[in-house]
Amino acid sequence: MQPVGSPTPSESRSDDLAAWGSVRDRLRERGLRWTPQRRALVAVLSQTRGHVTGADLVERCREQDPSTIPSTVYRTLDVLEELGIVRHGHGPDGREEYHVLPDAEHGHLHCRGCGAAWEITADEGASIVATLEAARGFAVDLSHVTIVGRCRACR
Amino acid sequence: MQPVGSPTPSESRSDDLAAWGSVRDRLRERGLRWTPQRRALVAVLSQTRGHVTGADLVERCREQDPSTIPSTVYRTLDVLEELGIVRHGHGPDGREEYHVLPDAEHGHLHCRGCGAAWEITADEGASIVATLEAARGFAVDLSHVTIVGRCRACR
DNA sequence: GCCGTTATTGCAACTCATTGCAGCAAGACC
DNA sequence: GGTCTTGCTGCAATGAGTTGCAATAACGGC
Repeated sequence: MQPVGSPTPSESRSDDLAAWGSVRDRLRERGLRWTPQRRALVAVLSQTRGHVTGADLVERCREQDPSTIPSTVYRTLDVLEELGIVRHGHGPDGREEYHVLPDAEHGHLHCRGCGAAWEITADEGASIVATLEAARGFAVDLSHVTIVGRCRACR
Repeated sequence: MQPVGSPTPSESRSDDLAAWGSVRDRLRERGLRWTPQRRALVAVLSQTRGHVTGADLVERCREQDPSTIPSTVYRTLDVLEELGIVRHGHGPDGREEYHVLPDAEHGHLHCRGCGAAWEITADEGASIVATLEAARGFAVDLSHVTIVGRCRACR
């Protein structure tokens, strides 16, 4: 029932350290604090591309520091989301799914057949947004959209 | 954080008893069984319109029979979904959300501001399906689509 | 370097949902 | 009505995520 390993790219080797380095200051500016726990999560995130589930992040943090507490991770993710550093949506099974530093707002496409996932391109997204905007003045939060179906290969 | 009472219509007074009456036979045809627990859930569903969360259904069943077990309810919902009697998607918070006997496949729209929910009309849906179909041959499962954003009133 | 304010943490309890398994009971057959 | 097959149920344990609260520790000021 669970797709066996998503083909989604998810690791990057050369990280935009500059972007990540500013996180500390962005927090401080708002009177928030730069704690070891947050440092650890940010370190994990900086090595991540694409989609990760919350549980995934908890586990990766735990690899570095086994004493990591889940609630702390989730709360930190909330904070980082407010800063616009991560975004979260929900996978086809309803699980939390985070994506890191999106270049642009984008939704996700999940194939029920092979479990693969893609980002919805700006064009495709724009068309969806436009449809609902025109029809009823609804402002779509594209980054939270997950559409499930079957991809060309699986049909 | 939790929207205070959704304006979504969700109760119906006169039920299509005919449709619900056939459930027993549809199960039997497939070699499945018509048990008291299933009868109870179907009774609850027959009085429901629109969206309900899984937890909601469990609770409503429990009102009728306090000995109701959650796993039984969820498993029965799975069966009913296979029969096409209910559909499920995930709400803006990722929770299971069931809708009953859809007249047609349709997705949902959730306003982050007021918590209201609407069905995506056939026209709007068709446009979304067409976009992704054309762009990459992806067959959207419209009934599982939930789009979050802000409605006209809340912007 | 010490202090005080207050954002965060750790923990425990809780909610929603899923799963494995052994015993139970629908419903077909006689 | 009795029997047998096997689809269900009940239960207990597990996983993901959230929340309330008391104790802790960032970090700005002196």
